[in-house]
Amino acid sequence: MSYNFKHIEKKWQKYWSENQTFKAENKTDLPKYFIMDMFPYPSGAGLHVGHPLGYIASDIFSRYKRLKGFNVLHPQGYDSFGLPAEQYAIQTGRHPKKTTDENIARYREQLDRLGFSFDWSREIRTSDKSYYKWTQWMFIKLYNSWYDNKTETAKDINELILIFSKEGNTNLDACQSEEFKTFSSDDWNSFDESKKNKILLNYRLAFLSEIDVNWCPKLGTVLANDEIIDGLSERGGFEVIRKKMTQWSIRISAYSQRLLTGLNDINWPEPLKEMQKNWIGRSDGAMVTFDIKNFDKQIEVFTTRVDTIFGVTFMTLAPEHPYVKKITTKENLKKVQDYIKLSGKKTERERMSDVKSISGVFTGAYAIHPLSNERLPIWISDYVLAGYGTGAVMAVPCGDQRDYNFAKFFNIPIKNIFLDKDISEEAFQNKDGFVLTNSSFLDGLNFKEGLSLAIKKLKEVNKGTHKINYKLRDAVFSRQRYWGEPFPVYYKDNLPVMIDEKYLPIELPDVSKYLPTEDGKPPLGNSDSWAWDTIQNKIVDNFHIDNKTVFRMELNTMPGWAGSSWYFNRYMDPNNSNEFASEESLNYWKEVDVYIGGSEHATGHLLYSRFWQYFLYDLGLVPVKDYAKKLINQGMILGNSAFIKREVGTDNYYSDEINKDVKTQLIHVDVQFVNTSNELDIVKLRNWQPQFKKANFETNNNKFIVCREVEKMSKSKYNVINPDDICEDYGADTLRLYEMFLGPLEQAKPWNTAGITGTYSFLKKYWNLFHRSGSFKVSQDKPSNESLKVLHKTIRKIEDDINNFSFNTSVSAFMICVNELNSLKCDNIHILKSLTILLSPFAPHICEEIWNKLGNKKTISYESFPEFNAEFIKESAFEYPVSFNGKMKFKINLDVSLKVDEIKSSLRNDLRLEKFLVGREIKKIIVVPGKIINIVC
RNA sequence: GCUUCGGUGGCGGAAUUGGUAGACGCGCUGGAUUCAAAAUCCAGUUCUUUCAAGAGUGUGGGUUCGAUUCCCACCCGAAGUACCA
Repeated sequence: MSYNFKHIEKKWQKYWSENQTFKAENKTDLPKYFIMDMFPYPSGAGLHVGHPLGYIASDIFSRYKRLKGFNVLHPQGYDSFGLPAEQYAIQTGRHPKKTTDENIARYREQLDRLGFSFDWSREIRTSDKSYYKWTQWMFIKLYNSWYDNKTETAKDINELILIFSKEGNTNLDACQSEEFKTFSSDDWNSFDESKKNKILLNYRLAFLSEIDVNWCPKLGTVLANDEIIDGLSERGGFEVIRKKMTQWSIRISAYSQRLLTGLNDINWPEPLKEMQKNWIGRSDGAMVTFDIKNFDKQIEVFTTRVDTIFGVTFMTLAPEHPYVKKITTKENLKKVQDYIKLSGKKTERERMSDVKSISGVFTGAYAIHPLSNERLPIWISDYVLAGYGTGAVMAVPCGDQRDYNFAKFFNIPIKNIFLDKDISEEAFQNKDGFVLTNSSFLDGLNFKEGLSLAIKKLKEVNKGTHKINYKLRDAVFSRQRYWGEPFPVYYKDNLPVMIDEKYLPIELPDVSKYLPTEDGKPPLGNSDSWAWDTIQNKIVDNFHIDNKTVFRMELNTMPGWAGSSWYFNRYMDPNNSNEFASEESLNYWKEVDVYIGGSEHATGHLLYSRFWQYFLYDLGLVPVKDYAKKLINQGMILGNSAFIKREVGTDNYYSDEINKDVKTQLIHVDVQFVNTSNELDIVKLRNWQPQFKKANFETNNNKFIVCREVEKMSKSKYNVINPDDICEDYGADTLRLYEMFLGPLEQAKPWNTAGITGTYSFLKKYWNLFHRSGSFKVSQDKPSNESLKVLHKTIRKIEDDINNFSFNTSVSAFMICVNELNSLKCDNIHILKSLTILLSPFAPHICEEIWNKLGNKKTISYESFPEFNAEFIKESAFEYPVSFNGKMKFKINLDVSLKVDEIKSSLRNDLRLEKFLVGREIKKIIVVPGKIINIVC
């Protein structure tokens, strides 16, 4: 009987699916364990061998935890709203839902083939209306909340309205709107509804505002920075301009500090935490107020270097700064306007990449130094970013290189405030090793002293205060797309109104075209006059918008991260139609215990979802603040691309080791045509693409060798390996083991199909342990000590490794174990049963098959094998740390059941001890079983 | 530039965290089996040299009885981020 993986895998996959083996119950006496993968976007290309890496790891861990007696929740779903399906729809006219459903079916087929233990009864799709109903519901919650900085929580907007009516906003942060910065309770009560609503938008956590976006008129949509190349759209190559647009945003910036400090409480990879830290970008500094000559408003400036305040010789504003147009003098107006126009044409990316050239114009206006009352010219320049701080800087050329360059370029005076420091070539930017001079009352102080005294003085004259600033910007929440969640919003008098939650979900309407409308409205504008009828309380189509009872709907949709920011909570109770999840289920599962996914989501999904959960927590909707206790970033599996050398401009191709004195270029060829010795099958290549039909291939010894390079696995690089093919040739168990064996889970590593024979023959050897004489046979005798030792060593190693997610070394340990049992000719049922349990999370199909033959049980569990939970390890079999006279320590392989003299001689035989024991007498050996050996010489 | 991670045979990678470097697998070499091949099994495989022996974990220093591991400086690679005031 040989190992027939095809038969075995089919059989058990069918069995698991028919018996719902992995269905998790929300109520049991067992301790819970929630293991989750980042759910995939179901793309049309299907899975390649790189995708399931993380799923295999989480599956092994889930199966292990089930064996250990946990009630494991291990679900899977699809992040099914997204751009590719929509692009495809634009090209072909097919409905994105159709293509998405097809892709999901294909994904499911591929996933099932790998034998994953997902609880498919809990599958979710973000594009299902039963799911996005709750995304919309949460959006309404965000809209109806504000952030109280004093208590650091989100609160109901009605509380804020109450505060406004009693005390105005005097005790709160000033309103960001220019028009209503501060107001009293009397002011508030005198405002009309529309004014009140406008003010409230400045406090809501989901809000409408005018922001700068990259707008592509031809595509009719906003583009993200990475969708723009050289100022043109990546898709189509159309012009992109920066434009102010009214968009929905989420006030994630309110949570900056909590998102930062919260990192201390979660067991996430250090590099990923570091990325989030940098992204949040906290900096400690001061806010300083500068008066403007002949203008009744002030410029606020954020600086981390108030100690250098006497070095300020000019001010610089971002071109977008709201005061620029107001303070510019008549004679400078034209120059300033031209400059603003010019920088408005540049995309954000261009501005960022163009770091070297210095540009700017003088406005003609002057600011007043808050402490020295000196007159400071106000310039504008695009090295100052409107989106960071206040969009204005106090320029200290002696202490900041950018200010220095700017001052040199425009001949602005540079004042040196650093005693005995040379600033003739560049600015002095260090924060230590200097003493201030030319700085009035700060003279003689260092950085720290200067900083605190400057802030103190500024506070006294009411011109400055200590301030912490964050880079994190509010997240834009509107997309001019079709395939996303519709907003539950209609507009009345140009102000947004939330639709009552009892009418959710607002379903995505059918449209005839997926492109924006002729007049530049998002695709939902194609659904003829999509509107909300406030009498019938429903969406109406083809109706006349009368602005009395029927109002226009929001035409934008939500971005991809809306649905993915809270999906973990939905898995707990996925079919609940009354709540996003019941209180009982939330209290039972609480949070994800282990979350596995790629680090590319560090500053996107993984930050947004933390924010979202904090928000839900503030509202008391979820019981825990951090939704994922432990996070593991699996590394990418890279492709091993094959290239052939072509002489430029000809049809001549050369085998890799032939070096002609001609200019050559490398062309990707499909890795399917290359064997393990890097030889190319020229016949197959000729039939592949027309340009190779008549090409000349110069070979060496009749062999054409390709060159190889490791790069990302992708269809366009022809280096994709399909897991289905591997399952066909070697089986899912072999593939699972091999992917784990390739290297550490977190590391990026290249795929090499050749190596898979190693894990394949391991499984065959394992199989043959039970089939020594051709048929299934195990012995019931007492196990030998040698085989027990092999088993126990393996159990300890594997359990350690699994708990550290070190699956590559686990696989090695299994290989060693099977080799050793093989050479011991061990066919003992006790040993082999234990090994089968241990191996079952890794290679579930073959282990189920064996187990079924061993014990007539249908599934493997610890209950069927109680010895397994007992402490197996015989102390004598392992290594002990050794110390000499209490000083040196290392570990030594020793059997403490030996007599003292035998221990002594075995110590003398250890090479590491040789040096120290030569010429010395061992006086005493202190043995604490399992802990330490102390040798006194 | 800054931040983080990494650098070990022909290759992927081990090394119980300071204790016999190269586990395990691939590949390669030789052998057994076979008419032959595949499959399987056995032996060998860091480098130099015939052996003996020596060198060796990116480079150069340091700490230590002992360093792949800890410290300092540098070189190289990957990822993230970038006019952040």
